[in-house]
Amino acid sequence: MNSIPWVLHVDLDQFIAAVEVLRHPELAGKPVIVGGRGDPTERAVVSTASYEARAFGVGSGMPLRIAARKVPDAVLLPVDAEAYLEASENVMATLRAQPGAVVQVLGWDEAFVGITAEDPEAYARQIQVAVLERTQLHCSVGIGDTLVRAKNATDFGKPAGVFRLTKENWLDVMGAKPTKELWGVGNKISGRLAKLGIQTVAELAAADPQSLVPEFGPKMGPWYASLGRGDGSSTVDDTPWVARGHSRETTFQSNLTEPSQIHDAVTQLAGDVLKDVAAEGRPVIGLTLKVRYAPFTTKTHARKIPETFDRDEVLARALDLAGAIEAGRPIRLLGLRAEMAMPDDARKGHTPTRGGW
DNA sequence: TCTGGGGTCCTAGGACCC
DNA sequence: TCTGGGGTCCTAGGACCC
Repeated sequence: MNSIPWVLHVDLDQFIAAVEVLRHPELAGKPVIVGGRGDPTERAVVSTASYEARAFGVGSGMPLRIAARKVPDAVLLPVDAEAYLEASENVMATLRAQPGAVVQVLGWDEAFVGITAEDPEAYARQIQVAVLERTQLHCSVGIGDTLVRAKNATDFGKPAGVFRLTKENWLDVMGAKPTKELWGVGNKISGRLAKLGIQTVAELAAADPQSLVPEFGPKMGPWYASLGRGDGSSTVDDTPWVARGHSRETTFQSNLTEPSQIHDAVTQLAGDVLKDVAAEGRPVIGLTLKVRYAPFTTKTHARKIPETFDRDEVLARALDLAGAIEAGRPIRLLGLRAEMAMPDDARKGHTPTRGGW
């Protein structure tokens, strides 16, 4: 046997709920739902539910109010980002300590690990043992010959298992599944694919990449075709991630109607965003104000701004953008995002998959 | 059922320039 | 006189991820 390169995708099982159970052992075996401030009367959604709560049909993204109604006996907990970040850092440190591992962090509870090995399954189990020993958390590991295949493999390993997906078994395993199962294909794209007669991964894999260009554009069309085949990069990239921007948003428990309320809210958001930006020491080059009118229409208003603007000038420009808000329409959310100048050596989008860090 | 908060990237279309 | 064609920048909006 030869040692060859492999991509591993490590994914913690019910991460947030598991961290909460670790520090509240009495919750083990109970339906635990983490979201918002843990108050089901507020506008908030579920971040993670334990397997016991999922059995009632609760999942992440679901309004907290609905989740609490489905599981009256559930333990509701507020999101404690600091605790999860700390646990996450321990997990990532464990991964980096593995022999020859190149680690690319995707989120709190996920990472790609590039390795060279004869027996990737053995390596994967070694990772599971190391993570469990150091953090008391269980993880699943997907093994693949590309990033996309490794990422998709993990689901078949859950919970606490290992699964391998390569060019050889990709279509056997994934071919009959709906395109929505693919990483980067959601409800909208799968719907548009269906209109072109493409329902399954196998049908997408068979599609001529160029035939998708009229519908999805010159980049995304061919990208979706390659997703269907499981093809793509197999390079795990551990260059440090550099934020392109920072944003804050607030959902108001009762809708805003007064101009003075809007002024105050934007001032608050700008202050918070500028604090994050200041910590990076890079200039702001753009602002985007997001407005969600009740019941649920979202508008954005963007402006480029000169790099030379100081704090007060950025704040003034943010308030300027707020002038575009339609008077008299009730507002349920305001958000502000600051785009920052990028250093030359920062990691560029190495995969067209949006939202992947 | 009624929809958070933090991110990233792509595309269409208008403005502007030559 | 009513109107080309290409390039680039900017804004708005959309889609996706965890």
